[in-house]
Amino acid sequence: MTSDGSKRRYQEIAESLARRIAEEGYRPGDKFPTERQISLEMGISRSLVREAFIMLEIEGYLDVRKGSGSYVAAGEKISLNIQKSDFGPFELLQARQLLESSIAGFAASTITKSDIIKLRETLELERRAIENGEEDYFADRQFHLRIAEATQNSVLVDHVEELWKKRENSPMWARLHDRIFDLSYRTSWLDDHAAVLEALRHRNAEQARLAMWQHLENVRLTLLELSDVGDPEFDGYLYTPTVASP
Amino acid sequence: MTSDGSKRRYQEIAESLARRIAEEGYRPGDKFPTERQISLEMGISRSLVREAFIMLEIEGYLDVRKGSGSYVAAGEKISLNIQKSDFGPFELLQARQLLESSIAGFAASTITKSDIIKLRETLELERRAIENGEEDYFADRQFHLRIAEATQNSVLVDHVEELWKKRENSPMWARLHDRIFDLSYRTSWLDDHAAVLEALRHRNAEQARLAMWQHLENVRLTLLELSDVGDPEFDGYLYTPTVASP
DNA sequence: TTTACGAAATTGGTTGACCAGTTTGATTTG
DNA sequence: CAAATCAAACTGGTCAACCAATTTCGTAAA
Repeated sequence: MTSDGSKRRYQEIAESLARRIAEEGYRPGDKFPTERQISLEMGISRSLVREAFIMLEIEGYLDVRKGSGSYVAAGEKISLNIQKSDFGPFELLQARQLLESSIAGFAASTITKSDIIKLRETLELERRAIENGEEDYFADRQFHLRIAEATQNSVLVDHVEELWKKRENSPMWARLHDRIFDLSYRTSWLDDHAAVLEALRHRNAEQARLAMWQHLENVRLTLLELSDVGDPEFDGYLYTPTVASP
Repeated sequence: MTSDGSKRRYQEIAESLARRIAEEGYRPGDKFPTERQISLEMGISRSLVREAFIMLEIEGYLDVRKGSGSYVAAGEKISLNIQKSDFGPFELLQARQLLESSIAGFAASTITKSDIIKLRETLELERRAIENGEEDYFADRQFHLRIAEATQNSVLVDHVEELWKKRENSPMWARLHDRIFDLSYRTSWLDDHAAVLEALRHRNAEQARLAMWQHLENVRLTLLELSDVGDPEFDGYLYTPTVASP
């Protein structure tokens, strides 16, 4: 994205091609259509396709060979990238449990009066959104980020949030997401957030750590509950390795 | 780099331009020479320069604006793109401290006899590599991964390792990396690893957690020590937010 | 003098043609 | 029949010309 929010053409093309790699079952080493084929197919000049290929190459999806063709990246490159984008929601939640509970505990000692006030406002936003039946994923996210900010660690939390958000594009994840926000779990999560805030207000590190852990554990259980075990799309997401409990 | 080790032309050009940004004192927001200017100056076609600009844009160094020109990345772009997806070494070490110390603590209860034996072998590999003066980044990595594997959490650790490895391409990181492996810090890190293993062997969770934390803290201090504060390339990496201590 | 306008210059965006390696497969040669 | 050869076809690499958005700057209007 450029700074004004618009995308350059090559980026759009690269994204559509990346989607294609993911959806059409390309495997590492497979030959990808040539620049010419795609330019004809999409009705654009080869230079544009070429620029998109460069982006895909930089991001590790493609291996471009002069005179031969382009191949879906193999070996080290792909295993890293595939694995990266192949995080399931459960793995990500674990990461969040580990990171955010530690951070919440630490925040108890660094948080300022004004941080507390901001968190209260965020909580109020969440409450109103639920009352009005609005979606409002924003306030939930803001709550977590603001705690991280209080400890100068928002980059980390933000990064994991990014991975999480990336997942939202997949069909299976979208369905889960919808169900979660359609149901009333959010009210119980609001209570969780309030508990975290209460612990922070009393500067009780251990309590804050536990509260955040429990909150994300509740989210995990909800996710598990909503997942259809029979649904093949959920394959690979149901195995939930357990991490260090608090 | 392509898979056969050679570089595509646009990459060489992009690297020379990146060097130029670093060496000629460009600051965020400064206007960069136009594609035409550079193509004339280097005696190559504008397409090549354009491809190089795309690479620089993807890596977060440039902000390309149609009709206006290209500018050294400023504001959101640099802070969001460079700092978010391209963490500095210190941020990554924090992530590792949070994740791996929790995991090490948990591993104390899940680790099996055969895991212990494998870890011992890995440690032996490390010891021999140091004796022979070999580089051997592999054994160090393996030690950390194997502990994560014992708790079924290797995906997470692996992901953070990936981000770490990504950094190795930047000039500043490469220099750090070289200095670390040239010096004898590795011996002290071997002792750290041994301490973690010892704690795991006695199934002492708290001790394992602390040992892993301390190990990564030692790495962090070493990194800090080796960093040249005067070096402009280190700007932005020296600020080290503190995270929850054990 | 200040502001508003608009043409001209400058910028990145896009295209099609041609260059240079690689692969392919029919043909020659042993 | 098998191996070597080599030319044709296919690939990505490079280029110069033209298109479209933005900026610039002189001019005219207020």
